[in-house]
Amino acid sequence: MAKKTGDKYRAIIEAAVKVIAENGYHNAQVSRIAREAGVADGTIYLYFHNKEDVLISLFQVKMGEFTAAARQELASTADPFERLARLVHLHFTNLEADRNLALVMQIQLRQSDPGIRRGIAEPLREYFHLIEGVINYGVEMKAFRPDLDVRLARQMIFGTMDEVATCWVMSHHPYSLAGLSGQVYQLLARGLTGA
Amino acid sequence: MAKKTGDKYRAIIEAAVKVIAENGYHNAQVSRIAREAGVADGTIYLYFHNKEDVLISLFQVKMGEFTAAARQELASTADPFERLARLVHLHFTNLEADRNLALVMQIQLRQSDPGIRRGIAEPLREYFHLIEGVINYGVEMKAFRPDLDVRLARQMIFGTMDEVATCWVMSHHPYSLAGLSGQVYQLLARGLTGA
Amino acid sequence: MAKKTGDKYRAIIEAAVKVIAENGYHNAQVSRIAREAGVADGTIYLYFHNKEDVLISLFQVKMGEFTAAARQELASTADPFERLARLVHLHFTNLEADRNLALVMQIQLRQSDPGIRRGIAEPLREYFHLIEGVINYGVEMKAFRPDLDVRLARQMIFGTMDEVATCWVMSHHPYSLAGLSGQVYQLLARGLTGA
Amino acid sequence: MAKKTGDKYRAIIEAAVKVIAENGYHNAQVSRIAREAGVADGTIYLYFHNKEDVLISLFQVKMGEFTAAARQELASTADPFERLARLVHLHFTNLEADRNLALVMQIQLRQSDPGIRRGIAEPLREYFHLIEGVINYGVEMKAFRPDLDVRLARQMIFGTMDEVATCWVMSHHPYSLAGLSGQVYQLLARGLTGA
DNA sequence: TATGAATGAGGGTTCATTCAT
DNA sequence: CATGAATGAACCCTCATTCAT
Repeated sequence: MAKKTGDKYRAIIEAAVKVIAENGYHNAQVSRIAREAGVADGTIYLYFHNKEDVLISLFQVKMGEFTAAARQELASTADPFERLARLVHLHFTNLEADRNLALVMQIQLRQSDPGIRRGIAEPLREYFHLIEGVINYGVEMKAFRPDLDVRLARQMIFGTMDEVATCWVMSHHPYSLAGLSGQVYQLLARGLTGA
Repeated sequence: MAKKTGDKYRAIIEAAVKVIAENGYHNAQVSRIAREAGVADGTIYLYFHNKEDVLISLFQVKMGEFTAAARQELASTADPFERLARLVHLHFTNLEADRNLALVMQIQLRQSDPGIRRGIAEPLREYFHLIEGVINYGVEMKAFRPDLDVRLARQMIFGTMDEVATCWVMSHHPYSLAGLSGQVYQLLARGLTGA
Repeated sequence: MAKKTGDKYRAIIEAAVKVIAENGYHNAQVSRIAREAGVADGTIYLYFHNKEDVLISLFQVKMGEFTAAARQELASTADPFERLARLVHLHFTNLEADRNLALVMQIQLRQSDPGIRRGIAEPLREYFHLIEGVINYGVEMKAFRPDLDVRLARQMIFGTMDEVATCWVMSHHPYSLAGLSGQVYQLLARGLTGA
Repeated sequence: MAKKTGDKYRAIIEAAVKVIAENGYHNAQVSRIAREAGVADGTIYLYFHNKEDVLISLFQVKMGEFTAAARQELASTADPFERLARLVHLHFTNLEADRNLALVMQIQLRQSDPGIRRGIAEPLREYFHLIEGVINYGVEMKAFRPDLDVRLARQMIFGTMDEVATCWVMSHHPYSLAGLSGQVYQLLARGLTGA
């Protein structure tokens, strides 16, 4: 039970993103996800423990892929400021690349269900860890202020990117999210260095 | 129908904060809120259109009160930096004063239900407007950078405070939220001025 | 309790006819009837035992008035055929005179609730008795067939008039109900006499 | 959704007839119908859109079957009077064969709910059409009066049969309904021919 | 008499999950 | 592995009725 690989596993994940994005979390019935994925209702339960597990897995897979890619990308530059700039840019680029996924990540997944929050916590923590790595590296390299509270700094960085991204998905007027990464980087960079 | 004043109106709002904080929005049965408020189930519907309206009204009342108080408090100082400092401090103080309310505001109210999002939008917009007022004032007084993008700056300020507050309510180890306002202010102020 | 006279008693009855005709039986809330009658909800219960009693009383009053008027009108002619003709004409004229009342009588009052059926039975029985009087008189006067089964004859007369009236109120194209009384009389009269 | 065939579909229909006959439409809880049919509550909604749809479908199935059988039966005789006699006899025999069904048809189905009235209209119209066919045939064959208003004649025939049947189901003293068909036929036949 | 705010019982419906095939 | 028909628990809301004023 709950075989976490295979074509159908991915198909269900992708179907869930689409169905949840288009219908909202509460109208994303298991049967609808199954139909979109081209499998029977019961098949979902061969790959996932329950509906909540689909959501959580979706987040884990997508977030995991993003974090891994970002980790690699960031490691390829030694400049602390460049790392921060790339972080913001990757964050925005990733969301802008798949609007459905962005909708699910920024809006639909913000459920208060304890189980979901718990399942989301771990991949999120890993991303937080990545951000804190950027901060610590900047401090070590004397690029950022030495008296930075790493956790607060991370909360500022993530909080800002998250809020900017949420406003973007909610907006009725289309504009480029990645196009904002330069300015957002500037704001954050100043906060981390300062006068 | 839907008389939006009176002792019972307030009693139901307060009961809703408590019950939703303790059980989550989806496990907060109307009958439980009614019992906590000391009224009959049906009485809820004399003051609110439906369960969703309770949550929305709760937000509107609490957020409205906070925004009004903050507006007054901020107006009492002419220093742009002091205004920003007070904004952060008021934001945190307000949430720390009522942990149940904070839980509802930071966690339970983040529902993807379209109706809830819609009901929340207006009071939130007003708060955003207040924050943007602080930014614009700082720019006018030549305290903040003249090239600031007001919306991005607001997203940084709100996003940061929101993320800090969310981590605080989710934390298992108790610590003071208001106690962080100084450092958060520093981070933000630097971002708005900067080298 | 349940004072069955007075201006408000009549006002409530008339309000009930209007509200039920316009909104249907299931949307005819007591509070709506009260508002239409210009009294408080509770006042209804000073004049009626409960909502069902309003319905039943409405029927009793209206049917009683009609039966009494019809009885008098029929007595004023000695011709058995003329009596039957007048019965049909009065039945149709009465309904056509107040479309709201007709709607309530032919459609809305046809509820399956046992209480209502019971309350309606008595005034209806009196009307049936009146019809049977017309039949018996016709037989006695050797105008109608001597072998008539009075009950069946009454069922034919009432059933026919009732069906014609129901089709009339349900019809979307307006036409005169009373204008049909001549033909309906002919059909019935032939049935009662026959070759 | 709403698969309108199969054993369970029929079982639910039959269970509904029984439960509604015994408890009345408004006291016929879906869960009671489900239990009587030997299925789960939710299963009802695999075969019907909602509770109202159960009642409407019940009528459509039963009325459809009756109309079809009657159409065939009537076609097997060329005598206009015989056709009328058979119509009355079939109408009564059908109702007498299933007292529960008769109760539902004559009493419980006479709801003022717009949805029910609408759902009932079509099968009823078909039956009306059948009756009018009998009348037209009689006129064509010069058996009935040439000046008959077909609609009024149909209303007399149906209204009379309906009223006789309603009195029969409502009666506390048991007697044969089909046993009345001869006399009822006589009454109607005379009305259609007449002196 | 009259008011109208408050009461609280009661049921239709959805949908995640199962399991016989 | 895959299916999809069947399950049944869970809850919001309405509205007739009451009673303190």
